[in-house]
Amino acid sequence: MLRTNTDLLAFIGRLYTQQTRKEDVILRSFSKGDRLLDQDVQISKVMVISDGVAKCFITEENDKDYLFEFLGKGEIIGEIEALKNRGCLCTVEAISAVNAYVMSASFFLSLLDKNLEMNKILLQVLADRILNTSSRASFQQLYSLEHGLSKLLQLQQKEQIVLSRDDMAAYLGITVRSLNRALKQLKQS
Amino acid sequence: MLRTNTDLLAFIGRLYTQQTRKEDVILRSFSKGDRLLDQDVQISKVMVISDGVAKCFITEENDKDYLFEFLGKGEIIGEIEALKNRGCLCTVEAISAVNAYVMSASFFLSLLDKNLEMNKILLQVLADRILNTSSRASFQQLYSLEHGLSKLLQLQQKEQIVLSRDDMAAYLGITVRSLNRALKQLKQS
DNA sequence: AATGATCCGGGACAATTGTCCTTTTTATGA
DNA sequence: TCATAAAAAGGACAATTGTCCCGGATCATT
Repeated sequence: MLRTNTDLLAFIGRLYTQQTRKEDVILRSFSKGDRLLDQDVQISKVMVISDGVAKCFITEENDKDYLFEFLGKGEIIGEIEALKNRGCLCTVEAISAVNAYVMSASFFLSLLDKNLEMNKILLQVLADRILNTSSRASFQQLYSLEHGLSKLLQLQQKEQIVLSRDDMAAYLGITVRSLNRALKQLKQS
Repeated sequence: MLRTNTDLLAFIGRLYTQQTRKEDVILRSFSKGDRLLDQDVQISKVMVISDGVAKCFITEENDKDYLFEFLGKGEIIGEIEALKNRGCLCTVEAISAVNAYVMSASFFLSLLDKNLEMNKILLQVLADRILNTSSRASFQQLYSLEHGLSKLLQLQQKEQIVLSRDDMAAYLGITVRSLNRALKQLKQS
């Protein structure tokens, strides 16, 4: 639900402190509501979140959003786009204050060429992402709301973040009206 | 919808013919209905389909299936499981006669260590898979059946494969009853 | 404190989808 | 080719979900 990756964070952290002129990797901060990535826009940056939480969503042509996942410490963004050299699959927006390591796509790709460790970490990251996306898709398709909803509520507690009803509904793939009904049910039980 | 990957197929094909004693990579054939992978079972093989089509699905605890995708020429299976050293995420079953290159997980992993090309190809494969799974999940969540259904019908035409109603429904994430209704609608329009 | 803007909750109804079950069609083997 | 099984189609009803809408709460700004 909230994705994190300590290996990657540690790796990038090391990279950041070891560089001599602080040019390749910089640390940038975003406020709540800022966008780190814009869907369909060609990007040139790859980032790794060092702090905070962002949401990652697709806006379909019918204007509905589908909220994939919440990204926390150590999650990488823009790597797919860099690998495939294409526009952003989704929009990534900070839902709390966020700090992120930022590097250019070309630096990222050169890292992959030169650094076997980076390569391995990335393979693991992508594998995790597939596992995650796949099991979520199937889960969501085959189960009732209740479980997902209560997990979502827990997440907000634990991470001290507040999601709007719209975001919650987009994550669960339902309308706000249905979400309200589900919330009412939960309270009663 | 039907996934294929010519780069990977070519790469594995070369590997297969170049090996001296035909031990590391072998070619195996499966009949329609045979399972190449079983969900939750620990596996030790990674395979690449050279011919035919297989379906890839998860059976949830409530006994419903969720059909992820159809795998064709050049699609790799078992790679996530090998990378993460875990049981199979899903079951893969041949829906036509299938031939596949088979290698042990350890050989696969050693390939990754030694061969940069393999590494790059795999990164691309995983990136593709994420793009695919993600856009499908959002699409399915946000659109009506019709589009997905007509695509599914096209696929069957083009690939000359026949899916059972159960499979079609599992792919679309609906019940057979709803599928029948949707089919009727399509005919009328 | 008054004014909007925005978000949240929920009523009423329509539309969609699921469940259960029966009928019809198709495939298959003795 | 007939019998039987398996797959597909669809009727009837229930349950769920969506759409549209309005009233109330909250918050920021003047």
